[in-house]
Formats: sequence, C-alpha cells, structure tokens
Amino acid sequence: MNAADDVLTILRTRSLSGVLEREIEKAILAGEIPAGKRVNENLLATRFGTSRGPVREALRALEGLGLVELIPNRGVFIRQPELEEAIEIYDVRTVLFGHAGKLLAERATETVIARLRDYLEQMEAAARSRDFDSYYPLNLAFHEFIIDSCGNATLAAQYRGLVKKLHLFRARSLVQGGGLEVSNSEHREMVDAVAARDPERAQRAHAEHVARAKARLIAACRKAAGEAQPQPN
Amino acid sequence: MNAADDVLTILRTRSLSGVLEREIEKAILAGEIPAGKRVNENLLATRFGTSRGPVREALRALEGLGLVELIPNRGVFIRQPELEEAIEIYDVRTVLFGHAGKLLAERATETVIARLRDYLEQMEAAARSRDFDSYYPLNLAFHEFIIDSCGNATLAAQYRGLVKKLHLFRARSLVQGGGLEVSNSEHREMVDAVAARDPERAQRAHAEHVARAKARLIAACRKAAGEAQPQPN
DNA sequence: CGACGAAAAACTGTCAACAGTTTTCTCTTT
DNA sequence: AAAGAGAAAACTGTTGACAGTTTTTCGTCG
Repeated sequence: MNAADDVLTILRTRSLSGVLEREIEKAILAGEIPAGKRVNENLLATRFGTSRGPVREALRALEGLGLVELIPNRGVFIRQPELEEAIEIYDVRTVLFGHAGKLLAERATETVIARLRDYLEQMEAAARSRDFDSYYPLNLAFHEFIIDSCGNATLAAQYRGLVKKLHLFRARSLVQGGGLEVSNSEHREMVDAVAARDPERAQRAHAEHVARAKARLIAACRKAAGEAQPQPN
Repeated sequence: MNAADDVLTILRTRSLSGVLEREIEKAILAGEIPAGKRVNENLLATRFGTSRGPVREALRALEGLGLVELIPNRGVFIRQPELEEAIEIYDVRTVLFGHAGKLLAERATETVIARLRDYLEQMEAAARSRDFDSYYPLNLAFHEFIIDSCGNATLAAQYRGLVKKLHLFRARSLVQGGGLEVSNSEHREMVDAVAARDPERAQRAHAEHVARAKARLIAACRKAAGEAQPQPN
C-alpha cells in the first residue's frame, strides 16, 4: 500500500457505481438486508437516488467478490455460508494468518514490533477492566495491522475477503465474545514469537489463534444445535 | 463440487452477462486483448452482438475477481502484475497448495490416490517421450485434481483465482517449460507422501513444488533482465 | 520541423423505457 | 375451507439515447 494505491482508491470511489459498491457492501455486512433474501434493485436505486444501472454494476462487482449470488431472472441473493463453508473459510484463514505471522517474524521492523506490543498492552488493559467496547475494535485493528504489515498485499486482500464472507455466516455472533484473557494470552504468544524473530513459532502461534476461534465456533454451533448434528473436523 | 453446483453454474451461464463474463475472461487470459491496454466496451458489445450494459456488468464482475482494473472516465484496464506481485501470488499459492496436500494426505480415499498415481504414470510416460504437447494439459489436470480433491472448495476457489491472476503476468512464458523430469520427480514425492498418509510430508512436498516454480520464475526474470535488478526473496 | 492549442471524434457514465419472466393476488371449483 | 388456475403486479434483463469526459486530430505559431 503506497500513495499511488491511495489515489487509485479515491478515484475508484469517485465513480457512482464504485460508491454504490462500497455502500451496498456496508449495508450487507451490517445486516441491513436480510441475509439470504433477494436484493431489490429498485429499492437500492431509489435509496441512493440513482438508476438501476449503477446498482446492477455494483452488485456484479460484489458477486465477483463472493458476497452475493446471482440467479438469472430471480435476482441477486446475499450469500449465506453454511457451517461447512464457514469451517472451510476458517481453515484457509488459519493457513493465511499463520503465513502472515511467519513473514512478520522474518521481516518486521522494530517499529512494527513496538506497535504490536502497544496494541497488546492496550488490549490487556481493556481486558483487565472488562471494557469490551474498546477491546473489540482494538482486537480488530491488531489483526488488520498484522495482515497489513506482513508485506504481502495479495495475502492481505485474500484474507480480508475471507473475513467479509465470514461476516455473512448466520451464527457468527456465537463466536464474537471468545474470552478476553484467553484471546489475549494467544496474542502475547504471537507478538513474542515475532519479536523473537522465530518464524516457525510465529507461524504456529498465529495459525493456532485462528484455529482456536474456529474450534470455539464449532463448539458454539454444536451447543446451539443441542448436540443434534455431530460435525466433522 | 456436487450436482447442485453444476446446476447453478449452468444457470449462471444462461444469463447474457454471465456468458459475457466467461467469454471476456477467456479472451483476456488468452491474451487476445493487449495486456495493460484499455478494454473497449463498444468493441466487445458489437463483437458479442449485445449492448454495452451486459458488457459493463461482466467487466465489473471481472473487476471483483481481480482480473481487470477500473479507472473512472478512462475505462477498464487489464491488470498486469509486476514481478513483485507475481512473487506475492506464488507465496500465497505455495501456502494454499501445501495445505491442499496436507488435507489430501488426511482425507484422500483410495480411489483418489489411485487416480493420482494414474496421472503420475501418464505424465512420466509423456516426459520420457518428450511429448510436451500432452504433458502440459496432463500437468494442469493433475494440479486441478489435487485442488478439487482436497475437500475444501473455498481453498480451491481462492487457488484458482490466484492462478488466473498469474496468467496475466507478462513474463509467465519464461517459466512455462520448467524441466519435465524435475517437475515429475516432485510430483512423485507429492503422491508418495499422500499415499503414505503423512500430512506433514505431503504439505512440504506440495508447498515446495510451487516454491520451486516461483524460484524458477525469479531466476528466469533475473536472467532476462541481465542481472540488472536484484530481486529480494 | 517541432510544439502548442483548439476543435472534433471517441468513449465512458448514467438514465429511462420496454420486453420477458417470476411472483403475488384473486377468483373459481371441489 | 383448501387447492388450483388465471390474471395482475412486481421485478429482472436488455436496449438505445444523451451528457460529460478523455483522447485524437488537425491547424497554427514559434
């Protein structure tokens, strides 16, 4: 991410359908449009004060990103992953995040490591005072920072796409609060491994952090389903 | 990939812009449209006998897939990765393919392993007789089969997307012929590791197979550039 | 002969309208 | 009262046209 990319981003956002793409994506991820339901083009067009053309274009872009699904003559539907797909996504995320950790341990500058430690301290402070409202965004920013600092923009883009898709999983809320202290001890191990310049250890720490989130999700789903349907993996 | 997915694919292809998306993607990957150049909407529309609307929608879908780039008021440009990005893509591919190998070793049925061995034999036969024309598609099918058989459709989709992007790299041709026997000995190790049900070994074998392709690409680029610009990694 | 600038052509962005399909509603029949 | 057929409404798919921007062309000046 350099200055040229920023300019490009601004320019892309200038075009009407570009703005629509972002706005509709935001609306979808915020859950404004009922998941799994059809997206009404006319409604969106009138809502944003445009014609249906740009709306359709934005929706096709979102289709390419994998957030919606197109069924001919029926319309655009918001994708809603089943548990099986959520597990798949978590598995890929695990691998990518693990690799990000490895890269970080190999390449991170001292400045980056200092910022990681800074995030860690803030999160620990928030966890101690049970301040979930400030912990959550911190946690998010921490993970974003790791992905952005690993030095592989392609990996970062792929990872972000996966996280977005995971937002569409119906039972996502089940895994939201996954224990502040538990999560933070994992964070500490991640940062320590990076600071120790140990790629293997960093990879393991980062991967296991996501893998445990996956495990929590599966456990929560099983519990919610009343142990009705045993899940593999 | 099951029957339901096939039906969906057929349905998607039925819509005009869906067909256009595939056709335009094919044209781009085949290099019909000069890489890096602007894509002319009118030209494509007349070529396919439609209006510009569906063409624009198809292009926006391809934008979401990361094959083209949209610059407002200037048009759609075919993305052309620099060496740096190609390396990034190879790195992610390495990780994903490695994981596919690991999954395969854990889950592959005997039928799958038998087919892997079958591919291997055919490729070895083609390599012995220096029959490159039949080796290349076999090699492609072999990799596709691995990705499809690992049991993670999300991983498969991501991997395929990366391969497509790599097709846009200008110097891709440099790495095309990477030594038939070398490549095949790597293939043998991959299959053996899977057949031995050794996930760690399979992961290593699969990852290294892609990593070596990356190394060949970098070496070829350096050579082509006359050792002018030393590349990291 | 090259560079600059204005006019013209080409192209993209957006819209409104029409055709065809799907969905909903209503009325009839059992 | 429930089920089914037919009509009406709603919605998607596609088109052609117009407005605004960019690119090219062409003529002029240094």
